[in-house]
Amino acid sequence: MKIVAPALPDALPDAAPDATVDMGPLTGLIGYALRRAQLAVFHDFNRTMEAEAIRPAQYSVLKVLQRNPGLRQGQVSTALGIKRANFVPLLDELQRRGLTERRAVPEDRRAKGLFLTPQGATLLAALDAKLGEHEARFVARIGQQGKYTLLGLLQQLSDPAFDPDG
Amino acid sequence: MKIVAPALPDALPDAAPDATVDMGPLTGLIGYALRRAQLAVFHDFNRTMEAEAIRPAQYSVLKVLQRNPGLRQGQVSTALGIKRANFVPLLDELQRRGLTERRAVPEDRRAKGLFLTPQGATLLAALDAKLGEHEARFVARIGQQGKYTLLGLLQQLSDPAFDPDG
DNA sequence: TATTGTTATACTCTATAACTATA
DNA sequence: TATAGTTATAGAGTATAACAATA
Repeated sequence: MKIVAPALPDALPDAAPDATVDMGPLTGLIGYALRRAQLAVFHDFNRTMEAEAIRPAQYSVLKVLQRNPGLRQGQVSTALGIKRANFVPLLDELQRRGLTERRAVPEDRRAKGLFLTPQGATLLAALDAKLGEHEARFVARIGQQGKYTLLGLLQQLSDPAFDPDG
Repeated sequence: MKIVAPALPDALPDAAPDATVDMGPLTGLIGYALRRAQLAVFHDFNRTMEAEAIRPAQYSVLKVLQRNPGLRQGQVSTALGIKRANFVPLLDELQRRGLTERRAVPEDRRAKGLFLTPQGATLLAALDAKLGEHEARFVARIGQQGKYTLLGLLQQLSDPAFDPDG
């Protein structure tokens, strides 16, 4: 498969073996390139965490609770960009598996404070070790300098402060 | 965070993590940063193409057919990383809207060649104009040089040739 | 009245298995 | 036997609306 992308290394994942497909300007689009890269990285993440059956969103919740024990549900879901309605079943599952718990918040009886259980903390330690290997596989491709360059660029794309409309 | 257009098909993603929440190592993860950036860019894409009701995957199909008229369904879906089973309803919808058509392939009666209709070509021209503005909004954030740096890094993350496991 | 967590619902995207008609 | 397109289905992710308890 031939990639028309001047000034870029060529090839995309899962290329048609026999045909030459001109991807045209697609490979030069930020959004298209982001989608392909995210699929590759998330796929590796899922494979890495397969034994523990933890997906990216679940890991992000555990990690936030480790650093911010007692946060309210709404604070966690907002911080992670997950709608609060969708956050409920996600959290139910983590709780069902004994990894997190909801506790009453004295100051506001509507709210629930979230905490890792000891099992959750233990699992997270194991996940972090595997995550290091996952991350290292991609750092091996682009280098430490490349990673920091990438994170800076992605931050600018994500940050609404850079969006005149947003 | 501010809601710009509540009536849109996509609500604005909560792109900015809450300031009081320690995101810890999450923001330093390639996958997490990719997800946030992709959400921001795809959201802008969907807002940009709202009037035409074209989503990223649909645009990518139209663009590939413009450059490669007559490609078979399997070739298009493989090139775009879409499973052939999922490609059927996507294509059905484009066809229902009169934007693409399936034609018999004389050499192989199992296969179907895909083509843009005149309406599809006309729509694509309009989409491309809007896409230019969409892309420019993000280039305005990171610069032309930043864009090419970014595309190169993303390409390396996506490229299975860099993956020792395949 | 507004907010927190919840339920219900729907649509998209993704993934697998199995069918049909061809090859 | 294998392949191209299709159907059916199931699991995630994400979106909105509305409700009960509480502020």
